[in-house]
Amino acid sequence: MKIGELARRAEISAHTIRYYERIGLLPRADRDGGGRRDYDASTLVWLEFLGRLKTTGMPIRDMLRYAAMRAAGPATERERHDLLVAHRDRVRAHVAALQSCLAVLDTKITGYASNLTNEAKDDDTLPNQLRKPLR
Amino acid sequence: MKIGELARRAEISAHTIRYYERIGLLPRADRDGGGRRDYDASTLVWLEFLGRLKTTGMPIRDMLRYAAMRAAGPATERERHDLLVAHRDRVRAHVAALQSCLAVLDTKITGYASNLTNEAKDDDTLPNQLRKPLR
DNA sequence: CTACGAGTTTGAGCGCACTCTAAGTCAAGA
DNA sequence: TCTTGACTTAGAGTGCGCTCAAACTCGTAG
Repeated sequence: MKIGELARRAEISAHTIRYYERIGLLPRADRDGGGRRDYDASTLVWLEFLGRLKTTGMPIRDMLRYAAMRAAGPATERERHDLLVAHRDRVRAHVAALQSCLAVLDTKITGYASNLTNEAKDDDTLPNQLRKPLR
Repeated sequence: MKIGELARRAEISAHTIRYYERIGLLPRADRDGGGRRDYDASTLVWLEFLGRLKTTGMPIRDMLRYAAMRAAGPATERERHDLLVAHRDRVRAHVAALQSCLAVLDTKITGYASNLTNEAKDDDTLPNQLRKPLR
């Protein structure tokens, strides 16, 4: 698989894939006769996992630590386990914070909505086509 | 309230508060005799709300739009409502994505954990003090 | 044969959200 | 009176994660 296809499948740019290789997040890719990167499916799986880490807000430097441990072999499994557990805890805390923010947003939105509804009510001496839509 | 106290209470730095004022996220603060910023409680409330927007990933340029509408008065209430609803939808989608990532993390962690447990089992011909701790 | 599109490299540039520096002012306590 | 520490300004610097530029090389379709 060429870099373009991998980029399309992983939904990131080829630029980003080269950048990841440069910083060590991806191992140096095998090259074809013309020096072009050639990937197999396992790279896609790894990129997808990196995408999960990224979505959950893991900084690249931590992904690098994880990638280095993976490259170092099974002796680092406990360390990798612990890193993921610590990360999961942070993500859970973040989700909880988001949910609390969502509650605040809901309150605020409800406040605006009831204001708007009342304005619409105040409107009811106007002919229909001039009233504000209720949404 | 001086900037230092506001900073402590809002849990952001005084630098950041001045920066927010500079870019228009906070209105220009009243000054005391010596030209120093003097705040009342409403600024703290506004900063706390901005913190919610920030936690939920709203970029500063959108906060600026919201702040500008607020400053423009009640005529912008529907627009503000709509902005918050759109934001809430994005946040909900993000929470869903995070939860899906958490499921992947859980699977990965369980995998590592069972590996580690099995290694501990494989250990059981060793004298106790050489076994890997089970945690 | 040639044109095209996809790839290669190194290194520079960008947008975001701060974060800090330098040089100065001011009020209150020892 | 002196010192301390919190404040003031404009502007420069930082860290992150890309993103793009320039100049180049290939392989293949027409």
